[in-house]
Amino acid sequence: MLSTTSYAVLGMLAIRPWTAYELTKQMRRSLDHCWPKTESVLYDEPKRLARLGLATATQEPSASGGRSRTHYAITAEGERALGAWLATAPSPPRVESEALLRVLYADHGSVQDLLEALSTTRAALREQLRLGLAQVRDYRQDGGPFPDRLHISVLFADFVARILSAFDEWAAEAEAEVASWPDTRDLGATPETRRRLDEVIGRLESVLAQERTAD
Amino acid sequence: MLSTTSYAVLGMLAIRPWTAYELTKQMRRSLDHCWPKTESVLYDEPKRLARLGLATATQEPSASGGRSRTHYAITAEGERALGAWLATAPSPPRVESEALLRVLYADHGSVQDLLEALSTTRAALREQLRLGLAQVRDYRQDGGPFPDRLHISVLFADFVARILSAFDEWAAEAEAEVASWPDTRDLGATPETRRRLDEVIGRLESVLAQERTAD
DNA sequence: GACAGCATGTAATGAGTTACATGATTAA
DNA sequence: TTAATCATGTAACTCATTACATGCTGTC
Repeated sequence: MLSTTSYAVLGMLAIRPWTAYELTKQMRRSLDHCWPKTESVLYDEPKRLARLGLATATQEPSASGGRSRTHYAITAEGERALGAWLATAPSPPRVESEALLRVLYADHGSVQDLLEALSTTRAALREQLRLGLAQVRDYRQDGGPFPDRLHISVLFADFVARILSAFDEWAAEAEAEVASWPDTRDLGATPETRRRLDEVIGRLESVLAQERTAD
Repeated sequence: MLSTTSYAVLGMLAIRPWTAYELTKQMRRSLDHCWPKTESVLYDEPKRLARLGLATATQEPSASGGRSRTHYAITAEGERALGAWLATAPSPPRVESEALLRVLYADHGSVQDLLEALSTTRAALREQLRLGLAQVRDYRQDGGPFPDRLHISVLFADFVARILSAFDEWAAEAEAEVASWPDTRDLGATPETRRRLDEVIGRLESVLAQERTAD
């Protein structure tokens, strides 16, 4: 039984063959946005796939006879395994955010602490937004590295753009509101909080009112 | 050195004392949205905190002399540790989505596979949206279980509502587009894809054009 | 008085991260 | 020719999940 991470790597190999290092670079462009993992798994996981016969590993000796690098490619059996996995039900999405955790416990720290947590997070988000923009501009320019897959890449990029934007917009508003707090504790139902609460309820009602198109 | 998960539980104890089981229930209301973990950590982690002197563990014997349950409460030292952690820099947020992973490799499965993955995910999202709506309606009704913390709870709920909404809206659009695909492979730059690409670029440019308010 | 479901954990296993180690290549 | 950085991994350790075990409580 393979883990989701195994299939994530197997899927990469289904696009084209890569060396482990190439996988780590490519990960930053796509996998990081939906299945983030540290680089070292991109060295371990292909080995496992090769052991199971889902991929082949080919050593390419280096010019100077020292360390060689390994090219990995998917096998027919690997293709089948990937296809079978794609037909199974996905587990629900999850979001991990330390920034949000700090909001949750904000009343045990200072206003300044919270502002800095939000600002740090926002800086990271904006950096990701910038990188994403550069990437999709390449798509428009020349279709990107895999033009045949553009319909997929753009659907993927759409997701990333929406989520990062929503996150950044929230963080910006949160920063503005928190900056006006005299303290982190015991504010309760301020006018701003009441307004936001109504807005949240409105948003949820409106989204839930949409028909489900397929089922 | 404690893990983020330790602080997540410590923060819960800073709000009020809980038994392990109460923590598992409460987790579904808040922690799940920013630091999702399986229930068993909510039985292990408080023990560790108690061992380190950051919390106290009090056995309450059951009526019939059988299994007792344990109440956990934060200590002064625990408060200090939490405060110190709140002043440190948060690591960047991450999103895990198997659905998105299936989009990424969609060309190795059928249109039907992808539609089902999106539909399954959308059902989960809408269930979360429904639960969230019920929860924020309670906030408006009576301020929820911790009225003094309402300014925090609402900021938190705002985040959850925005992210879940954005996700659901994307999934709905993706479902609609994929339903029109004759195949998953080699579509490349369809008119719809071009349109979406421009939309994505526009969205990113517009978000990045916003000033950063604080820094 | 038995069955379902709530409540409270533990143990084994597997996954993931951090820190380290080392080789190759390029620019100053 | 030294330093920086790109490239390729490994090992130790921590974390997290899954599966199991068992007790308690209401209800039919």
